[in-house]
Amino acid sequence: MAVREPVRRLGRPPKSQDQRQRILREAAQAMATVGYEQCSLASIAKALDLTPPALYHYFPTKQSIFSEIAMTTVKGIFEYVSGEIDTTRRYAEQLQQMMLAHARYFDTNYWMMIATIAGYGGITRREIEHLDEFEAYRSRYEKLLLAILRGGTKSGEFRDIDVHSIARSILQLLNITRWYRPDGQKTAADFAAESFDLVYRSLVPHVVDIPSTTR
Amino acid sequence: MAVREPVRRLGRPPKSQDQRQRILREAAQAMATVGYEQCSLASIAKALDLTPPALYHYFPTKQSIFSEIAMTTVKGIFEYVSGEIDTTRRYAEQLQQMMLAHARYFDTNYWMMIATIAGYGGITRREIEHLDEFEAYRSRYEKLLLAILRGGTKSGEFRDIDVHSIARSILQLLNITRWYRPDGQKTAADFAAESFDLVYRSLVPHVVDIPSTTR
DNA sequence: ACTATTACTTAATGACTATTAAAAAAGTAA
DNA sequence: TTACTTTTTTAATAGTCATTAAGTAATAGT
Repeated sequence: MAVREPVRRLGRPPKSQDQRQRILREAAQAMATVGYEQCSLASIAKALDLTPPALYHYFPTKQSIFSEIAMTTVKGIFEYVSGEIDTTRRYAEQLQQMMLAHARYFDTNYWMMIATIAGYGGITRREIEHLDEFEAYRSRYEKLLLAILRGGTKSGEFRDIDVHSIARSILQLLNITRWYRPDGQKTAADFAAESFDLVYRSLVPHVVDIPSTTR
Repeated sequence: MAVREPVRRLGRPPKSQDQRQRILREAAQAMATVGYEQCSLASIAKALDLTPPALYHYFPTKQSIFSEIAMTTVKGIFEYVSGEIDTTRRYAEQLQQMMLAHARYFDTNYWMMIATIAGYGGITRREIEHLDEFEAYRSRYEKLLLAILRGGTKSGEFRDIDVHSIARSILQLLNITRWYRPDGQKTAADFAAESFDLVYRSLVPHVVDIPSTTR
C-alpha cells in the first residue's frame, strides 16, 4: 500500500445526513458501473476519501446500502411518474405522459436507476431487505401502466390488445440500459419518445395483415 | 472440509471433447444463473463431480471458459438466423423470419444466450478474449436487421422510419431475459411473435396523429 | 509388461473482501 | 479546560476464490 497523505480535515465535519447521501450516490455509481458483487466497499470508500470501516458508521452492511438505493429508486419513480399522469386526458396521452416521465426520472437519477436494475434484475434475485415492499412498488407501477392500456382498449381508443403483452413490451423498451449512456447524444427521454411513437402507431385501431407465420 | 467419498471412476474416461462440452454447458448455466463473478469454478466442478483444478486441464482460465461460451453463441446465432432469412420474400416477412429465428435460437440455447448477454452486456464490459471478433459478429447481426429495415423503407413496404431507432427497439424487445423463463408457459418464440406483431403494425405506412408532446 | 499420455487428484498459495475491535481524532457544549 | 459525542482511523479476522505445484490413477499403443 502506498503511503497516504494526511486525511483532509474540513473546518467542521459534514452533517451525518450529507455524508450518508454522498455514500449512497458514490455506491450507486460504483454498483451501476461494475455490478453489486464486483463493487468493493474499499472502492467506494476510496472515492470518498475514506477507509472501508467508516461506511459502517452509516450502514450496517453492504447489502443495506444497495437496499436503500433500490427502495429509494423504486419508490421515487413510482411517485414521480404517477404524479405526472393527468387522468382527465385521453389514454394515449396518458401513456405518453407515463413513458416520458419514466425517461425523465431515468435521466435525472441515472446511476441509482442503473444500480437498481442491474442489482435487482437478472435471473436469480439476490437477497434484498424489504423485498416484499420493493415488489409491491414494482407491482403498483405495472398496474399503473395496465390501467392506462385497459382504459384505452375499453374506450376503443386502442385496438383490442393483450394488455399484459403490450405492458411487458413497453417496460422492456423503457429499460434502455444497453443503449443509453449519460454522455451520449440522446437523452433517455429521446429514446422514450421514439418508443412511444413505435407503440402508439401499433395501438391505433387499424386492420393490418400480418404475414403468415413461416415457422 | 467434509471428507469426500472416493472419487467416481468410470470404466473408461470420457473423451476430451465430450468433457469440454459438459464443462461449457454447466458453466453457461452457472454463469447465467448467478452471473460471471458470482459463479465459482468450485460450483461448476462440483456439479460435474470434479475438483476445480480439473477444469484447468481443458481451459487455461475462468475467463477463457466465458469467452468460448460468448463466441460460440454470437457466432451461432448469427449463422443460424442469417440462414433462416429468405431474401426473395417481402421485407416484412424477412423481418418476421429474423425475429422468430432469433427466438428459436434463444429457446434451444437458453443458458448460453443468457450467460452471454448477462456476462457481456451491462455498463462496463469485462475483458473478453477476442473482443474484436465478438463485436464483429454482433455488428454483422445488427447490419442484417438494418438491411431488412432499409429495404422495406425504400421499397415503400414500411413507412419512412429511423432504421437505427427501430433496430434498437427490436433488439431490445428480443432480449427478453427479464420475462422469459424456460419453465414458463410461453416460449421465447411466443414472445417474439408478439413483438413482431407490435413492430409490424407500427411499420405499416399509415398517417397517424401522435398526441402533442406535453413535456 | 513397458511407456507415454490423458485425466484427474490433493495440497498449497496469494490475493481480495466484508466485517469487527479498539483506539484516535475532531467537534461541541459546559 | 473538561467531558462527551460523532466520525474516522489502524489493525486484525475469517472467509472465498482463481490459480499453481506436484503427484497418482487409468488408459492406449507398443
